[in-house]
Amino acid sequence: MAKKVIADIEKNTSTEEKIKEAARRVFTQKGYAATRTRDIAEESGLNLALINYYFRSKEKLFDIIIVEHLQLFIHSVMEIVNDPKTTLQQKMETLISHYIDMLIENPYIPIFVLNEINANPEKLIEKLGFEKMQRENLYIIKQWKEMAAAKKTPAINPIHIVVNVLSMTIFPFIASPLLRNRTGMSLGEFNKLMEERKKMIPVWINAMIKGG
Amino acid sequence: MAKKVIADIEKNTSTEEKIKEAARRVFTQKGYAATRTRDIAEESGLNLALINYYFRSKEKLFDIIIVEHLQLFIHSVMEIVNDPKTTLQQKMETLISHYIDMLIENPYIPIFVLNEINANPEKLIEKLGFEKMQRENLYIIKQWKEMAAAKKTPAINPIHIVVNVLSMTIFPFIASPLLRNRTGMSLGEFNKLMEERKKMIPVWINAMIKGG
DNA sequence: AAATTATTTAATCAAATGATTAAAATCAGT
DNA sequence: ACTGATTTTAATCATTTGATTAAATAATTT
Repeated sequence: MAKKVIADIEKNTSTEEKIKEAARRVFTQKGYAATRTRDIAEESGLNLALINYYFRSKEKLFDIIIVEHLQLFIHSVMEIVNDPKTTLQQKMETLISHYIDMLIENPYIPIFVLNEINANPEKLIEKLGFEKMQRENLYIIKQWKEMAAAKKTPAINPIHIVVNVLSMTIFPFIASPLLRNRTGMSLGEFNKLMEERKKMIPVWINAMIKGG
Repeated sequence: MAKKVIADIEKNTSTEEKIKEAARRVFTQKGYAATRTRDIAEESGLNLALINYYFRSKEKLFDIIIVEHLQLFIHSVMEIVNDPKTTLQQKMETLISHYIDMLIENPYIPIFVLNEINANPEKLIEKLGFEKMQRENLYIIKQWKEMAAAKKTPAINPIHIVVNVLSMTIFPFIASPLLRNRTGMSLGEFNKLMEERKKMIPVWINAMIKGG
């Protein structure tokens, strides 16, 4: 049996993994409340009972999916944010760029995550493993404080800057269906527009800091 | 009976209106899929069967709620956008200001609307009555074309500007639970921050247009 | 007040849905 | 090939959930 398991894991073709992949697709597209366990069974082409055989319940499966998804993402963010070799400016640029790449691949993630947090704030936030984001140990915080000490920090409340970066990066993907409907854009055109923003958002942020 | 109906409408205390108000609250907080008709009955303090007596089904009730909600909003936007007495700059300022006021009152609206559009793009978009937003007849479009003719239009693709205005205005409310959890902000502090943005977003947009 | 109409209630239905079970099929080690 | 464990299947259960019904109550009209 051991051999088979290893082969399965390598090819990501084990039943357990098939269910998880199907669940990921269905959950992220329809949200927790709207997905039926039968949807996941159908999407994976597997028997309904297998979902409860491998994961005890719909909720447990959901928890695993969302935690895996987000911890993967958080990890990649942390690597960028904690890199001692890059400047603040570079961190912002690579962060936006990576984020947009990820969002082009997984456009449903933000609306899914934010919607689920909205539906169940306390429960989900603790599951996200944000404890790992301890501000004190972050290299980026050091850099920010150094800038503040050198009085190079702009007059704007830094929260506004963070909010603006996140807003301009993430929101277009959340509003994508509406936006594309209104403008008649294709998905390809939309993605091209998002690619443009990789370079533009940092420029805009800088303009804000200087001009605002 | 006529007397009672009038009195009820005036006081917004008719059974029908009570159901709609309860439905508005529950639907916008939990989304369509997660709300049970029994939740609405409980929220309104009324009998479950009344929901089907006054509105034929959960879906019909939902349609009425969301259409009313959005048409009210669209109407207010149209008034601002179609005002011949204001400049483009003024339009942007009042639009952002009104939008933020609305969002402080109804913070659940954006995530609710965008989530439902996401779950069912074709169906919902047609219900929103966007046909009324005919670009040709809008005064703001005239103004934009005049600016373009005078070559005062910036080099940026105007879609980016629109997207940025909407992003910076709406996104903070969508991310509010997460944002407040991360920063430890209270709702009051959050709203104060949003009030600040009324004046700042137009300034930032101008800085972008000049500097970007 | 009697008759008619509108509203509300409690009980119930049928379908959907998450979960379970017992039997069948498959697999690993001998 | 045989044995024991694991995995898969089909059938079924118990709840939940949207919807309906028939009777009761309240309001309106005549």
